[in-house]
Amino acid sequence: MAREPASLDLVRVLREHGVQPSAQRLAIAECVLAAVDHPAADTVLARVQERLPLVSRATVYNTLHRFVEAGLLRELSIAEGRTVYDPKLDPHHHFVDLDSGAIHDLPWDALEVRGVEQLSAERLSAYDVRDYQVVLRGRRHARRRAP
Amino acid sequence: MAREPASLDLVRVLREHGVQPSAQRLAIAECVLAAVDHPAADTVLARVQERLPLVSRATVYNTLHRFVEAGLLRELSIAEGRTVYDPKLDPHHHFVDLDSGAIHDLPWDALEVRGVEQLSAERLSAYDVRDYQVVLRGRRHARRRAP
DNA sequence: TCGCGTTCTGGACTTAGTCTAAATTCGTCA
DNA sequence: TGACGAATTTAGACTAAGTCCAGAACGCGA
Ligand SMILES: [Mn+2]
Ligand SMILES: [Mn+2]
Ligand SMILES: [Zn+2]
Ligand SMILES: [Zn+2]
Repeated sequence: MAREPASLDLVRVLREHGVQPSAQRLAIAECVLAAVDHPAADTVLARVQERLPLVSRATVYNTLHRFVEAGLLRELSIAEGRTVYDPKLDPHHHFVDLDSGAIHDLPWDALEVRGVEQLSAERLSAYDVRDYQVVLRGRRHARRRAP
Repeated sequence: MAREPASLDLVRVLREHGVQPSAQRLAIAECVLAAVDHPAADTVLARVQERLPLVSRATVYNTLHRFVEAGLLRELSIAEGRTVYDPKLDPHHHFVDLDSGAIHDLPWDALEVRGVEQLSAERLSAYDVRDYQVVLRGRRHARRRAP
């Protein structure tokens, strides 16, 4: 039941991004870098404390911000005032489930947005677009069993 | 310097939406229903208190929520954890200025999103889309003077 | 004018997040 | 190995956004 391999990978990942791999940072990285559910900071804190009960809130907030600066995470504010963290760095869209509040990823290619270039066109407009995404809201129903 | 005409309009608007027009609600409505800058609740509180210094925070929060239920406002969470209110009810997109945090409206027709129907298609997907918008982030530069 | 339901108020409370000063840990070098 | 300065972590105070509540005020119909 070795748990080291994953951690060794994480040590390398953190070093490559200029982050010293402390025990706390590794535990936080393990929680958040593979998360698929866009957790909030306090969710990360709760999960990390299951393994490392003494981590402080300040460390979790500091580390998440450091990971964002280091390019390991993105910070999102798309649903009901929550700030959540997303380890998926390539562009993609998000679907917010209005019942549960859950945030789901949609592949970039699932949607096509036309007209962004015109907005950014120098001399024509005031908008210098750095990035964009489609945010959809609705309900996620049980997927039909394939016939 | 009559100030009544606008207020009379607002009385009618509130009544038509099933909201009793009290003095506080009218003052809040005057602040937020014509706002073009997507104010947060505390911004609304500050503006209302300029005219009606005794309104309480609780009343502003309650009233904003009531206006949302009544279909007079929308609540948005698109930038840095803030919750803001938008009196523009028809579908449109939003541009977030990364320098100032300001939120600007973009007309619905400025962008075209393709592929949403496929996401919603029964039997094919798990997503029941109720609404969507494009959220763009970047910088707003001074508009060039027309040549 | 009275009575009663609605609205408003201040303040306590909660939650998310920041900040600080002290304690601990870590890397390095003698 | 031991010492030392830098980096990291910690607990707790603090702030900001938002909720909740019990009582006060209001407002409309009888
Ligand atoms: Mn943050
Ligand atoms: Mn709200
Ligand atoms: Zn995502
Ligand atoms: Zn808007």
